[in-house]
Amino acid sequence: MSKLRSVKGMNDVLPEDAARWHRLESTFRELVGRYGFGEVRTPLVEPTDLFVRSIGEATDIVEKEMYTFEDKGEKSLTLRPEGTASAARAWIQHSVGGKHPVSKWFYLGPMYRRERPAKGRYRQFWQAGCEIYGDPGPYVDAELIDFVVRYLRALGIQDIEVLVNSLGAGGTRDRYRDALLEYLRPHASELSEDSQRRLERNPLRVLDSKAPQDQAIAENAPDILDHLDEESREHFETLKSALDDLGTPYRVEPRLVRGLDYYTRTLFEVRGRGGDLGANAALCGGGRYDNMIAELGGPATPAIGFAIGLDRLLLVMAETEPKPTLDGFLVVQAKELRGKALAIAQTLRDAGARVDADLRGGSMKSQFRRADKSSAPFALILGEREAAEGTVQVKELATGEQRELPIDQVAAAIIRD
RNA sequence: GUGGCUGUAGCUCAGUGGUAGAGCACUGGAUUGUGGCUCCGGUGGUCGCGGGUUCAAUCCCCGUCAGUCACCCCA
Repeated sequence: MSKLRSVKGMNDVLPEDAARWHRLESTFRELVGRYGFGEVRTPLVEPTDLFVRSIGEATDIVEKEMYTFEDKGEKSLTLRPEGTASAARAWIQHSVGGKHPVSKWFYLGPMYRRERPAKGRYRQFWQAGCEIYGDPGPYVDAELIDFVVRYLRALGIQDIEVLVNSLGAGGTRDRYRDALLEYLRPHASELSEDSQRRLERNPLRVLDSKAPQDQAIAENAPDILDHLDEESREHFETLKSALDDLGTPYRVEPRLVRGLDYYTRTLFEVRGRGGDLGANAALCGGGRYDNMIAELGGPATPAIGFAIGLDRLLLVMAETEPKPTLDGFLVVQAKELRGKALAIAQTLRDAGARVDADLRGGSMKSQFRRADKSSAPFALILGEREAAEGTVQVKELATGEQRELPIDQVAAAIIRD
C-alpha cells in the first residue's frame, strides 16, 4: 500500500468504470443539444468574492466548505463549489446579454466542497447543469424541470420524486421570514439544538430539519405559498399547469428551501428513491435567481438553472450493457514474429479496426486467454506459414470458426456495425 | 464539524497473544500452432500507519490515517 494517495474525498475513475461516466456525459450532451443549449467552460478557480456575493455569506458552502487560498498573497481565490456563479460571471463579463436576449448554456465538470465525504458526497464531485438567461418564465421553468426528468429516464432512472416550491419575489422572503419567526419563537425551547441555532440565522432551514421534534413544529408553521406576492403566485400557478400539460410528475413542497441565498420564485429538487443513495438522495437542485445577475454587477436579467450530481446518478443508474472495445486480438506463434505482428496491427488500425496484441512473448495458450478477456470477437493468428504467405487466421472466438484471409481483407472482416 | 462501525493477498473475506489462510483473480503446465471447462503447480501480505502493554502483538490499549453509515448540509 503506497503512502501516496489521492486527496481525501477525491476519487479516480479507472478505465473499467469510465464507460458508465461516458454514458452519463454523452446522454447529457445529446439531450442538451436537442434543446439548443451551448456549452460554457469556465475556470475551476474564481475570485473568492464571486461565491461569497452570489451564494451568500451566511450559507454553509461559503462559511465552511470552500477551498480558498491566497494566490501568492495577492488575491483570495476559491475552487468553484458550484457552477451557476461562474457561468453568470462569464455571461456578465462577455456582455452576452447585449448580443442575445435569451441564452441557454450548459456546463459539465468537477466542483469542490470541503465536507466530510460520504456515499454520494465527495470533495471533488461532478455536476452537469443548465442555465437560461433572459427568460422570466414560468414556461421555461417547466421546460427545465421536465428536461431533468427526461434525462434521468434516459439513464434508466425511474424511481424519482420531483419537488417544487416558490420563494416568491420582492419582499416575499422577508415577510415570510417574519411570519415564521413569530410562529417559531414561542416554540424555541422545544426545537432541536441545531434548529435553535438556525432560528435567528436562517429560520427557513428549520422547516426541512429531520429532527422529529422540529418536524412536529414545522407541521403547523405558516406556509410560504400563502405569503407570495401576486405576481409570484401567478407564476407558480402557471408553472404547475405547464408541468401538468407536459405530464411531468411533481409534488408541491412548501417546506423546500435549499441552501443557497440567490434563489427567487421557482425552486425545485429531484430526489432519487433508490436504496443506494443513503442520506444523499438529492440528485438535482435548481431554481430561479432573478436578482443575482444584477447583484453581481450585470444588467438586471432574470435567470434559472439547475445542477445534477453525476456521482449520485452513477449510484442509481441502470447497468450499462458491456460493449466490445476491440475488434480483434493478435496471437503470435513465435517471438521472432512480434515485429511483423506489430506491423500488421498498425495496418489494421489504419484501416479503422480496433486491434490489440500481447507482445510480451508468452505462449499461444496465454495469448488466447488474453484474447478471450479482451472482449475482442476475433483472434487473429499469425504463424510462420501465415507470415510467409501474407495472411492471418481469423478465428471467431464465440463459435470457434476459423478461416485464413489475406491481410488486406482482415479489417473488413472483423469491423462491426 | 459531531457520533457509530470497519481496515488481513489485486478483489471478497476467514483466523489466532507464540513470526498467516480460503475462494476468485494473475501465472506455468497437462495440450512443443488454438481460448472458454477440468485437473496439477506457482507468484503474491512490514495483517492501514505510529506508539504503548507483554518474554512475545496481526490479535489487547491509545493515537493517527483511510473507508463507510447517521447527523449537519447538499449535487
